[in-house]
Amino acid sequence: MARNLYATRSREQIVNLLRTERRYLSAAAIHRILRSAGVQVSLSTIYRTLDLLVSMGVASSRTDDDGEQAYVFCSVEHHHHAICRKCGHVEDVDCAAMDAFSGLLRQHHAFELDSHSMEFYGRCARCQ
Amino acid sequence: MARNLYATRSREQIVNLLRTERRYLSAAAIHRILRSAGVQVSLSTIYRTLDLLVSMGVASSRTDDDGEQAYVFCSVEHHHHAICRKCGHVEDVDCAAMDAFSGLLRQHHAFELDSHSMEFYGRCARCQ
DNA sequence: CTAGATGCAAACTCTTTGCATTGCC
DNA sequence: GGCAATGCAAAGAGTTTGCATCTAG
Repeated sequence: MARNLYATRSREQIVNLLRTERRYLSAAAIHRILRSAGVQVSLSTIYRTLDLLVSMGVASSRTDDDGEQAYVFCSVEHHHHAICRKCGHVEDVDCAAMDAFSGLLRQHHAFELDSHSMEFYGRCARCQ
Repeated sequence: MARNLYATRSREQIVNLLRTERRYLSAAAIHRILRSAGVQVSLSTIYRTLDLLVSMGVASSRTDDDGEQAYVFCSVEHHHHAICRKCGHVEDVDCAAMDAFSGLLRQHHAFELDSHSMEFYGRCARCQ
């Protein structure tokens, strides 16, 4: 894996935006926002930076409704996302309830759980 | 929504395959499998049929690891999928535990849950 | 100075669509 | 026969890549 990483202006801008927005943004959206803020970055750089962030574990991606990849800034450890339907705000949610649930799966479906992915949709604190 | 549907050979083959395999298959995979079974269907027909099945609620799709859409045959009512990491078998799982969990979300994150999506990965009964 | 980052344009992959043809009922 | 389905080829959309150029350290 690459080691010597340069802290370039483009990268800083992209990370900053993700960290500030705290909602899923597509590469195109990031491009649009940065440009209208007067920041000059190419789409390829955005894609390359996003891949980098995901592989470093500081961002996470999902395929949104339109079939494009969207990215959020988020921490490394295992957790899930509660996504506000109104403002798009992403809340990190840990998953303590999973142990109980895995027992259920074993009993009812003879299924040995080893990992899972979830997403929650609703209204965040500010949007209720 | 379209009403008068013809039960064509192509559609029967695609539905049959999905019903038999019971695992996520991409359009390309379906095309490959049907062709090698001597069934002549175009990719466009497969895409069109899959869209149809999803909109009728008898199939469900997800974006797989390679970023392509994959489809399973499954029932209409709300449920989740437990996906076997070994054979790919998909087990339907209902979600009774969700009520309890939504209370937790409200308490800890002030988040009003209205829907969710989950997937489980592990070993199915036959693959343990 | 040098490995790494960037931009641009071309290449790719998956998916969708227009249109003429074929097939189900 | 008439509406619907199909195939083909072309168009689209999102993403990746090769290569020459630029830049952080």
